Amino acid sequence: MARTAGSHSALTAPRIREAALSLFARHGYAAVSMRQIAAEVGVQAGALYNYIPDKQTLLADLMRAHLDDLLEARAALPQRADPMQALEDFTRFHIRFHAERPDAVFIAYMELRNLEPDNFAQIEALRRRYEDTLTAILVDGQGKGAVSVADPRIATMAIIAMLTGVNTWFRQTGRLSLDEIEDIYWGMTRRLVAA
Amino acid sequence: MARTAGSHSALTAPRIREAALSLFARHGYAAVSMRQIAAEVGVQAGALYNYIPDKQTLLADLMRAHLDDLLEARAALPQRADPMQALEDFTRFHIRFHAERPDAVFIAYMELRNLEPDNFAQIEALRRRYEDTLTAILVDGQGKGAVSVADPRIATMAIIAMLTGVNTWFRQTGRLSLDEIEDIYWGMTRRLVAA
DNA sequence: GCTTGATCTGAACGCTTGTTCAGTTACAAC
DNA sequence: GTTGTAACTGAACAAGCGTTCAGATCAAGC
Repeated sequence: MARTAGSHSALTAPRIREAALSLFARHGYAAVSMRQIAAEVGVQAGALYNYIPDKQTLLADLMRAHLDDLLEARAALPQRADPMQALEDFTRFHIRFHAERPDAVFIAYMELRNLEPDNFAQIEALRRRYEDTLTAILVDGQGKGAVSVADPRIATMAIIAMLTGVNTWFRQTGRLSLDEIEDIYWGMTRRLVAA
Repeated sequence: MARTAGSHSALTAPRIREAALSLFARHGYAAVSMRQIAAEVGVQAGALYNYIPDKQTLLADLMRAHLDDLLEARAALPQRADPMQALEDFTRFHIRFHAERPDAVFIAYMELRNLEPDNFAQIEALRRRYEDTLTAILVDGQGKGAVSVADPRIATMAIIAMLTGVNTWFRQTGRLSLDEIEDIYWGMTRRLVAA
């Protein structure tokens, strides 16, 4: 039997992406076969190629979509003029956004080495644009005397690494809620950069 | 021709480990074949099995060796009684130790998911022991009034993530020396936890 | 100079890989 | 009720996988 009722393109396409996201995050891009993805969707491997050109493009699209989401969500935040308020917004936004999509975050960090050079350059550029929004806050704060860091670029990398690190241990069922975690990390971030 | 002059067991074994470390770090465990490792060593794939039982054990051994090194080097550090001095020692040690072996660090973080359950549990326990040495410093400092953190365990994860993050961008040829980087990160770590 | 044993080759094993494609099915439009 | 087409199957392709092993080769010990 081909094509069961209700499985149209509009449904299958996102299900392929969801299955790939979950499997890539759990086992790694190289360790996941097209047949595994197809099985998760409930389809034969050949059918995937109605929706994606190849495996590499599937990976690159997932990563690009994640970083597009990130930049879009960040841009949608109201930009406050006070540097410390802007930094608090950034901190809380970063933690929450990343905690809500651990699979995509994991892939975007771990599978960079599996990207072909063109795709790699694109993804890196998007990530850099995001990092630059934090650097801008720190530089602005430094100018206004609210922030004091030895090197804004390094402070950027340090803060982002610290905040993203939440994903390595955070579980929804843990002893701390996301709100509490936000509070604690904002406290640490503030002290890290405060003048 | 079998066996070229000078290639004895004592030489081949470490070369296999070096080749595997480098290739796993660059392409990922799942993406590297035994034939690639063998080619890097200058030997046929079958010869590898004189030295390792299988690919999975090779990975687990590399990770275990790295964490053993880490714990041993950490234990070899003089333990200073003053919490802030102990914390400074930890910070500088962590940055330097990790910056000196980026491949091993990368593998120990990225390939956890490719470990079979037994191996995974072992590696996790070793990592936890290392983290606990930092938590102990923070708790001690908290008791002595030199440190003030909302949650010592979370501060541990935050500091380690921040410090290990150096490896994502640090290159020996960059604009900053390792000494300068140590100084900057120690400054940030101190402010992060200082009472 | 012969023997022994460690070291390595080269071929083979069964299995899986990403991708293609001719053919089948089921729905929508007329 | 027929037709058109999007969606999917199932088989096939060449290539590569981890691992095994009989046999070749070399270095060292006697």
